[in-house]
Amino acid sequence: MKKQLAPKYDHKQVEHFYDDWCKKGYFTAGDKSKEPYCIVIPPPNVTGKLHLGHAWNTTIQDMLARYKRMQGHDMLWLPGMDHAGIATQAKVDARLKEEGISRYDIGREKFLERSWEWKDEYANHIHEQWAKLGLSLDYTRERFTLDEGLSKAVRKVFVDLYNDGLIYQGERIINWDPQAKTALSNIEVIHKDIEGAMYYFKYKVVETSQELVIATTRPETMFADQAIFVHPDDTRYQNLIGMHAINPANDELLPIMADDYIDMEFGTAVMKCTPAHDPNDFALAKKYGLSMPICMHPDGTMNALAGKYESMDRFACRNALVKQFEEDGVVDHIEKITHPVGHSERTGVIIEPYLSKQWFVKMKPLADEVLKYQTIEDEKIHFYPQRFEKTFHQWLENIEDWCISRQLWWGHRIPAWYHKETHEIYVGMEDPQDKDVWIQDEDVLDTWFSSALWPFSTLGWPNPSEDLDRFFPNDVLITAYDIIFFWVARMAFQTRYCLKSRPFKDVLIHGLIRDEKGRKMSKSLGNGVDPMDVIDQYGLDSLRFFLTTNSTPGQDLRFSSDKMESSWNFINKIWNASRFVLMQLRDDMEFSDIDLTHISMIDKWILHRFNQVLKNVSANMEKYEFALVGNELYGFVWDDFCSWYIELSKAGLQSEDATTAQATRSVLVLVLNGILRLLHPFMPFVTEEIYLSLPHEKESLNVESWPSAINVDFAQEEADGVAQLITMIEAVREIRTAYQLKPSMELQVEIYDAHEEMRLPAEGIQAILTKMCHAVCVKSPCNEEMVTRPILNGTLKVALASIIDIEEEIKKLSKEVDRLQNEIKRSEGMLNNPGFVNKAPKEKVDAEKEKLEGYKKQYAITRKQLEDYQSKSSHE
RNA sequence: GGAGGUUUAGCUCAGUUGGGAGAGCGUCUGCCUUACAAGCAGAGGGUCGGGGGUUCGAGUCCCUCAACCUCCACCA
Repeated sequence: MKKQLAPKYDHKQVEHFYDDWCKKGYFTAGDKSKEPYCIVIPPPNVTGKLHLGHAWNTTIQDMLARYKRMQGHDMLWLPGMDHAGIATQAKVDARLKEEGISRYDIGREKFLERSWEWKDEYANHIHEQWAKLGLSLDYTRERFTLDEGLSKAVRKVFVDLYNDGLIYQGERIINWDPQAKTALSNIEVIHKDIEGAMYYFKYKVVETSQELVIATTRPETMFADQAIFVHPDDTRYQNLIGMHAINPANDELLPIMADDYIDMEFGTAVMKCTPAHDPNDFALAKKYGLSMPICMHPDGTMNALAGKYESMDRFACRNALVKQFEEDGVVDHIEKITHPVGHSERTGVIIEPYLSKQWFVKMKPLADEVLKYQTIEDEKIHFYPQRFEKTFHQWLENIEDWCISRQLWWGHRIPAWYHKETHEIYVGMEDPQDKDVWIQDEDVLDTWFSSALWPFSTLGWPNPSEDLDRFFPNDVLITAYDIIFFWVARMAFQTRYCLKSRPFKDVLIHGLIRDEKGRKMSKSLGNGVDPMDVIDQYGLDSLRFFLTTNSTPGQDLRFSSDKMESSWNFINKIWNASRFVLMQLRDDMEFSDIDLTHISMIDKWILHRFNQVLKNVSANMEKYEFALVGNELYGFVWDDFCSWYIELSKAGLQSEDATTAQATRSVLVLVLNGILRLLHPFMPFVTEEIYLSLPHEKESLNVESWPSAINVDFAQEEADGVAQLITMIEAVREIRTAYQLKPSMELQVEIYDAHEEMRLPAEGIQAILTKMCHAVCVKSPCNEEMVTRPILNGTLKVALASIIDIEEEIKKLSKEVDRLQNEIKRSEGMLNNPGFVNKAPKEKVDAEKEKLEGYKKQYAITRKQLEDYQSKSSHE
């Protein structure tokens, strides 16, 4: 039952299988007779469309999942999404704003309802896009970070850490986002260099009427200043220690104190101390017991402490204050500077270091535990490429405590309650009994707190679970390098803490996707490429092949429409080759009709090549070297299979010998079948379409196995046959290159093997030579005068009479003589070198010896031939 | 101030324990050969960023310099 393939490859016609595959359960894990293999998806945020970076990330995973499935694993690729606290809340806020209301108008409960609506809507979008990308996800196990099970896991981890003294509540300087009105962790702050000013202000010392010049970049915080510090050894200021200066912002007296934290080389070496608005100042204030007033509201406007500037925005206040100081003669000078300033990752506003009571995770013990196991081969997380291990370790070694509370509503509410009267704190899995006297903490947890549990919370933890037993630890995590700190590191320590294990054995790191000009794709630049548009234009299979085979692990990938076209062309090539194969077959041919009994040396050659390619491809798949796999398959399909084997097979197919023709048909089908299986992980749709059209064994490529080497008996004489064919291919190449024959021309040739002992039989290769390069093979050693050209693996002899341009021939042979001379020189140099002969591996030395032999032989032949020519030429 | 990456053909990039420089696209030449003109057969094009070192031998390992990029970092 033969299906037809459309005359033209049209991606829109073949990419229709997805729903059917899902329905058939091809992507559902659970076959316990097989070895498990598990990947969990990095959960996308429910905030918007998937971009090309997602497409890249998930395609790599899908390719690997399909490969592992074909290899016979019980493959679980677990899907899920992330609630993305700040990001989602900001989106819902924006939506409410469009309606003219704010979250405070509707209250927490209603707001959460609206957030869940948002989540459902965007989860649908994401599902549609996953389907468009053809991802082989096990939807029966899909999870969401806020679902019941995962929330239970979050709560348990919080309670355990708290009980172990690894979570604490404290007043610290944290990164405050005045727009989102929440605390942020350190890594949610992006430092950007911006144009700013260093303001130098004059302070009067009360006791001496002397003037001190003090620098600041944030004059608006001066209302909360508590002291002035100098270095105790600084002779310029030693006499002032213990005295007081007047704060020009509010005329308060500031004690002049000494601490060796002050850098005597920096600025004027006098520093003002603002405990509630700067982490260093906070540390000093704690040391000396200074009070810590705050001069700003949470929204970034000034509070009553700022006097007449109350309610003014912090930056407006800065300008107003400086202007006032200029009028009052307080400004010594103002220096324009470029300095790094923290910005909120989500809202983009400038972060305010701000004193606030928050929850923290004590990081050092957790990080140390991970680092300890990173020295043990079977316990460590292996990074591909390895250099990211260093990044990972350095971060863990220098880690600060993690601020995990967020002043948001969308997220996991902190399981801590405060007693109304006693102010006692209760932290527990269960809500407290008496709801009237216990008030729950208003805050939620940092989104990454729940993401950190993803490798095991998704498998059912903390409940007993078969999946957890079977699929944990995960085999590999695939992610981009920009979230190693955010996510990979946090999974590492939370998993180590909760399950005494690594979360996954390997981490495969890929880069970021860039636009055609090499710029990062970003919303502000408007240079983002929508994967759905690319799929529409070039097809999913082309996109997948492009994404998986054009970069090396850890390296960025530049989107390229040229390469998209190249991918499309490759698929088109496969399509057309398949059409050719299909045209050669009887309608009723079955896969079981394949018969390799009477195969020719050509057939053996391609089978042999297939086996080589299979070996290389499999090895590189294991090493995550997909670019090399892509190269190998591209070359094999295009050059070996299409350009050579299919062309060569045309002679065999026209053969009057029915068994020869039948064997060739078998090999065409068999090799193409193998190619489709090897390419299925990269381009599942077009390969499925072709697979089902050709004789095949399984109902779908999804349930096919990874090919194994084709077991042909390559006995000695047949191996020679393969060698002979390689010789012939080289001869054809040589004739094409050297003589560029046209159909009207004819070259009489003989072809010999490497040792010039065996002449390739004329009757066996005549049709091929005619077909491939219009040459004619001399039937038997004839009286014609023959000239010799060495080729790789053999010798080509050409009848002198059929050569048109002798001078041209001399030129070419001279060039060849030179080349061979150099090769011999190089090779002899190596072999005469005791260093090489003694130290290099024996195989390398032997290989080199053999090479030298070959060169010498070729050189002798070519040299003699050249001389003959030259004498002939001079006689004429 | 630390850490890392990149530098290979006109362009975009591969190059796996050190052993005769590769691909795609573009360029040039010749071809509608009945799977494919989105194709076929060829050609040209690179002192592998500069310098030094280790080695018999370096695109590959070490040092150094340069350019570009990224991450981390509380200096008033």
